[in-house]
Amino acid sequence: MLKEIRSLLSIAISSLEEEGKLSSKNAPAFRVDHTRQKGHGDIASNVALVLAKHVGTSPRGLAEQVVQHLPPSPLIERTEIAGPGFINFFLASEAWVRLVQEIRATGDSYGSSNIGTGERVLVEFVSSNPTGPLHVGHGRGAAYGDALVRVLRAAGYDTESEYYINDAGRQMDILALSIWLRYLELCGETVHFPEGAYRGDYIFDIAATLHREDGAAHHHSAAEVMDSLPTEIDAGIDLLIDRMKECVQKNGFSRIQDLGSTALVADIQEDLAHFGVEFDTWFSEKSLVVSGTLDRMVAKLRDSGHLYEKDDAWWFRSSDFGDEKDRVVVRANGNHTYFATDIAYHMDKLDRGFDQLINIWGADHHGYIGRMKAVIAALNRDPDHLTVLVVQFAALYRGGERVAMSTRSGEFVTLRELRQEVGADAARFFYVLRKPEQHMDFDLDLAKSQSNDNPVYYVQYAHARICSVFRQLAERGIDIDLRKADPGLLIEDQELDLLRSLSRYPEVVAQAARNYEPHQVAYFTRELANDFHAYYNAHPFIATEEHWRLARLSLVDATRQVLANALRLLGVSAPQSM
RNA sequence: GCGCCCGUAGCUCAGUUGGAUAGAGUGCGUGGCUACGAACCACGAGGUCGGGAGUUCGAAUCUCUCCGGGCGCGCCA
Repeated sequence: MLKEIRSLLSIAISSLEEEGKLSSKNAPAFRVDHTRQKGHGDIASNVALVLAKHVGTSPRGLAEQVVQHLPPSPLIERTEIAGPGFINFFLASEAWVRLVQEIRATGDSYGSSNIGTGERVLVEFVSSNPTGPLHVGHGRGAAYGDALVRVLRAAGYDTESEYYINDAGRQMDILALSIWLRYLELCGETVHFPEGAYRGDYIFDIAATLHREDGAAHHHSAAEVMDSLPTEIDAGIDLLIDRMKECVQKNGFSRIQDLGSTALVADIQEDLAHFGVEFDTWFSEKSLVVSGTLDRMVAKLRDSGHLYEKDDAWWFRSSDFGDEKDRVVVRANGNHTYFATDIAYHMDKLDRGFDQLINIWGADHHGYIGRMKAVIAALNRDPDHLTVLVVQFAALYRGGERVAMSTRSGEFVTLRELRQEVGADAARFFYVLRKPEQHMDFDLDLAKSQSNDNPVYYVQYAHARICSVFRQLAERGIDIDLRKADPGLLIEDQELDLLRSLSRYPEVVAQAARNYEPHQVAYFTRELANDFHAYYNAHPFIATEEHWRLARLSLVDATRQVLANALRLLGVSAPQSM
């Protein structure tokens, strides 16, 4: 609809130019938008304001000129010049007839577009350490990332989703250690469990599996292992890891670590699947080390002069590419840093031919953006090919108190618990209703105990209600053929409100994709549901004359379609009944 | 100290590539089921858009400054 109006305006401006009354050369772009207020018509443009400033004439006078040169169109009932010089368009019923027909004809794909022009995009999100189950903080990233992927696809971006499994490095060693210590307890040893190790219940489960499958194969005296540890937490953990490696040898260590990693990745995959989040690719950090990609990356950067040695460590010259300072990639002890594998990972992503890399990170990683951009630049690529979207934390509240969360201490509310208590639909909608950079208060009591107040039910209810209307028709044996409907008969206020909302949907999706803001779709569903509920309460659909009935049901059916389409982009179900 | 994010109704939040009279949900008050689902609808009260200055036809939106909150600034991940 906007497109048609815009082209009419362009034609008018061209005629004015031909008459020598105007020059739009180098003029800034003008806007054509759906109006916020009904009094301003259905669609408005600021074209006269923009051009008047450019050529130095009066906006209202120019607006009149433009209106006079508009070619006739069946879509437009009338125009108005308002305020400082806006041109307001009031649409004719023909426009609504075409809209309903279009929704009917395009069905599930109504709202989709090709503004992405097939650009290849990789969206990486969640990517948590497999050192424990996902918690509600990951849930926000999962809900946001998945909705973003769906929105981008709808907008014509060739989009893939990816989970980067951080299964290499010190945290994974701590995981192995934690399992082993619990295992030693099962072997009858008395272990003073160290503070820095993972204490969650799931560690016991994995240790039990280890004990069941391997018997006493990894059993060593706890007294020796725990003997005279340094009091400092990290130093103590590191020493314990060293001792563990001595005790169980390389094979035992990797056996235990892999058992834990495999179990936890499987758990995360299952959890996300139940949350409605599917990834195209699960990419293992460890695979970068095992395959030698990491070493090749280091050699390549060294050869191209981007690395230098200082204090026995190897540094990346990220400050050459806009970062605040240089960063270590290989530590003095020979171990690579997390940053090193991340460089290799992003190199791999670029090699896979994506035009745009999108990383969704938690707010605690935002300081990392500069160095990652530097990496892209060092690889001779435009840093704008990497977009890092930062998701703020969700602060949890229970009983009015803020809940402290820590993976190591095992004190956190898991995504699974949230899903089981409030449901995946409610949780996802709740998350995606907030824009990602907004700090979010997640009131668990509210989400759990009053889940019916969750706005998702409001939207789903509208969909279910519509389905119920059509069930009623079937039960009463009323035969309807919506192809015979004439939506031009729709003239009630509530009907026009609904039509206006339906016509906005493609723009909403495009805007959500352009700005990486799926929450716009969520807000749209609420507005559309509101329009429908208001209509439902004001006018009967079934108990009326046939030509009205057909017209109204065609509108209601279109509404059902758009509600379903929008909810699908959010990963929320559109139930037939509830 | 430096950097990034945030500050809008009692509460939770939209609106920010400059547009017309700043919105929604929730809470509070009033009213509506003998028609298709009341998990709904209608009406009402509620605001110095954190404070101040600037840019211009026009600022919640852009610039500067101050205040308040979150996060980051490691040879951790």
